[in-house]
Amino acid sequence: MSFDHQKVEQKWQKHWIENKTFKTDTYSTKEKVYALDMFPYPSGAGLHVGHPEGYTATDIISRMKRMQGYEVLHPMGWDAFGLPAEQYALDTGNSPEAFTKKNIATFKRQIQELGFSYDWDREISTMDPNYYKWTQWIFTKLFEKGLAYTDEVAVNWCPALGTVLANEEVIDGKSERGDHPVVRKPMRQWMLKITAYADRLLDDLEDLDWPESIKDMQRNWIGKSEGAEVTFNIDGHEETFTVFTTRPDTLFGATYTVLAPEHPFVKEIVTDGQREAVNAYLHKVQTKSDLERTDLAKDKSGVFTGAYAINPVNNKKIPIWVADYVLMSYGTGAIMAVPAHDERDYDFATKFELPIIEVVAGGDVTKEVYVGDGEHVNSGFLDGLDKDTAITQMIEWLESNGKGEKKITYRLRDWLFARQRYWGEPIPIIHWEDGTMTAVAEEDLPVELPVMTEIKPSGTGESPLANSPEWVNVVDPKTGMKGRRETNTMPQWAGSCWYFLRFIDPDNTEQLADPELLKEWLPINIYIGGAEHAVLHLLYARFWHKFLYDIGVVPTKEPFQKLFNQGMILGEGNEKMSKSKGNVVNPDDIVVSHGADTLRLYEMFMGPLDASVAWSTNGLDGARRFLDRVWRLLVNEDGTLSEKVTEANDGSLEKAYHETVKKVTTDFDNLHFNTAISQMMVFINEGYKANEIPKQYVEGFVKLLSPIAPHVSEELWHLLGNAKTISYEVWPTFDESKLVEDEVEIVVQVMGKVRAKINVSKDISKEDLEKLALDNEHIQEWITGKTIRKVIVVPGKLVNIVAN
RNA sequence: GCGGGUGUGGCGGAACUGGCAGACGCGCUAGACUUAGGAUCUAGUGUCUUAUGACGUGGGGGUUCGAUUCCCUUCACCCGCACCA
Repeated sequence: MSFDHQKVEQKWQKHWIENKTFKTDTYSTKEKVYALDMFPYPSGAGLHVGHPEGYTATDIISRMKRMQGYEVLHPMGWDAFGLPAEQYALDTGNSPEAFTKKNIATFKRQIQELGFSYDWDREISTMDPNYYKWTQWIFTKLFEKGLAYTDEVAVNWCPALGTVLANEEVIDGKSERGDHPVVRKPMRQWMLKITAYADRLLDDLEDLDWPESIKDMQRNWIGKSEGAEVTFNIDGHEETFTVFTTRPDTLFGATYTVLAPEHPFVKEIVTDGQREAVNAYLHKVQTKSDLERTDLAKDKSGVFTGAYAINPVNNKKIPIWVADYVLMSYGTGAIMAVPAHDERDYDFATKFELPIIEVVAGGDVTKEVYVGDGEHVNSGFLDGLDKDTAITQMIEWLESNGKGEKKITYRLRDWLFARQRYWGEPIPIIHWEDGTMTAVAEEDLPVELPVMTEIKPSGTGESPLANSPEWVNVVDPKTGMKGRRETNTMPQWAGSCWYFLRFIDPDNTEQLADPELLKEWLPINIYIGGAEHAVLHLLYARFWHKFLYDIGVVPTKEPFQKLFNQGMILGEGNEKMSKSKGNVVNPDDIVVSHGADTLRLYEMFMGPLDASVAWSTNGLDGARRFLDRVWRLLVNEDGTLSEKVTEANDGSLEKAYHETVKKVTTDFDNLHFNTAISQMMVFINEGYKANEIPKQYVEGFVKLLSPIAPHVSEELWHLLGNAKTISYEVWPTFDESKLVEDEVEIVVQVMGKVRAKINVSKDISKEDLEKLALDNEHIQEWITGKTIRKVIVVPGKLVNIVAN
């Protein structure tokens, strides 16, 4: 008979909740482990089978660490602000808050039904004013330190909807809702100066135990590049302009320069003869979307301004062009073009028949661009030098002649931090009638979202909050000055930038968290989530954390010491699960049909945690079959403990048991759950073959199984005669000496091919082993008539005879 | 184009710092039990071959007594970035 998973699971879930089994003692003197999941956005679709994969992994670690004597912090919460709730509110006129709360309730029920060992007393939600008070507080600190500022930034403005749209809401230049035209319009926006932390965000990646691919993605995103700025005079103008280049050594080969279309100098320097052409070009570029400008950029376009720059190193007049292959957002928005040694410049110069001068030997620039290293030519004082030396010398020349300087540029841009939305944390700023603005004082935080009967666009581009005059308009009680609240809200990223701090001290009313506790619990030992957050969430959270470190709020430079990305669970056809494909698996259904333990076990057994593997109903059945096999091995038909479980120990399972304890323990630590499970399967298979199973081993095995399948393990633990929960029982240990057998099997190879296997004492000498191998009759057959050239003996493993 | 990763049976996947390729599971085959089995148990299951044996970790080459593992080269797929000067 198999166990009744519904009964068993409900029983233990109730027990855990009622007894607060997984309540963390924040002040514990035990060694601490902080195992964190990326908290979910509670979407209306409910839990997806992808969610439990990462959650199970951290749960296994948490449960094992508790049993190993650690105090474990394993919390869960809700990333509650977000666009879908606002859209829902716009569509239905209902409150995004009620909608989100309902979704949270569903998520919570689903998560609890999977038996995760969260401390639910620490549940937090980013939409809770007690929480976002501190999100706002951090913003005011950023503001005070000059790291939050306003700037005019182009946004997606939809006149028909009277609202600003996020990039993902714009499809082919039309609004996703209603298919209305969308234009780029500059608006005053809040920005966070993440670029001030670029170097530290880059350098501190070194010490993190993160997947190399994620570190690389962050490095690329930050995009540090070293080079120089070079100042060009403009023929007939007073002003100068500056370009950024990583190849100052090729300055002698600069045959033209290019300004980005948005460069402020374009309109100043354009000659009368070229004005019409330039204006036409600028207009053409403006109507191109970002996508067109970047994606369809196979064929370069541009136009001559009529003006000339003076190459500072040789005083040659070179034309100034405008072209959209130069981006205003990177470097200085202007480049010096060296067509001989830069692919983009080469394409452009070829198309517009601009001169190409070779300055680095090694290729044939009449035929194709040459970007490699080589001796410099046509380059005056750089002739004969290699690239690195030439770069250094050119920078020296530029600096001593006042024509430029060494410069480091980043691809990373400041973080656009404002959203023209209702459903987010209000940015705690007041604009006063005298033109000043101030941050809301700490004692006046949080600035709560007003309850609004209807959430609709303001029509001005401001958020719907602008529709609530009683909320927007304020009067300073001291001075009587009138002011207006900032109507922008924070982006969804804000709340997730620091939630892991709040879990440590969720009810603190005085500060975001007690510094003493932060010291105890940070950094996070293991953080697991999807790779889709590889760059933005993780970079933003690191930025805030470093800022909080600088102002003395947190004790560590980095929040997440170890990070791991779980893979995706695909549909049975190896495609992404999606409603439209109809291949979505609902965890609720699996919990009913197979049970939470089976789901957890199956998801961990599918493959390595970081791999993307297709869902398989057969595989799921197999996981359940294993749990049934465990149950039947230990429990009789009538529900009593099997007679096979004995106090005696005949030693037959000794090696298998110790091996299993060792492998499962180390595999869990390394997040290799699939192989840990296979080892448990091996043990159970051995158990079926054995006549009796020592109770001690059974208890040890149930403990090993309990992090993965906690409900059935609790039930078995109970059946074994234990009254208390298994959750804090001591994790089994293994004895290394039990793993080595007195006799080992040695592989005997001839010419690298296995020809025989012999059993020998583990202590046999190299010489004796070699002799035994050579005397073996099968081996004799293979080596007679041949000359033995060499015999390789690897003690305890193999003998390889080289003979021909 | 640049950066990163992955290629192993019919399928998901194992294999420690180079040492028995295919653990474990799924699927399949046969048998047992059974009124029945899509339950359970037992055995088998990389390919070719009559056994012996030969071949086999995307392809080609190399280092080595020995390569899934290291090196070179090539192909395919996946992920990220994408005119970043």
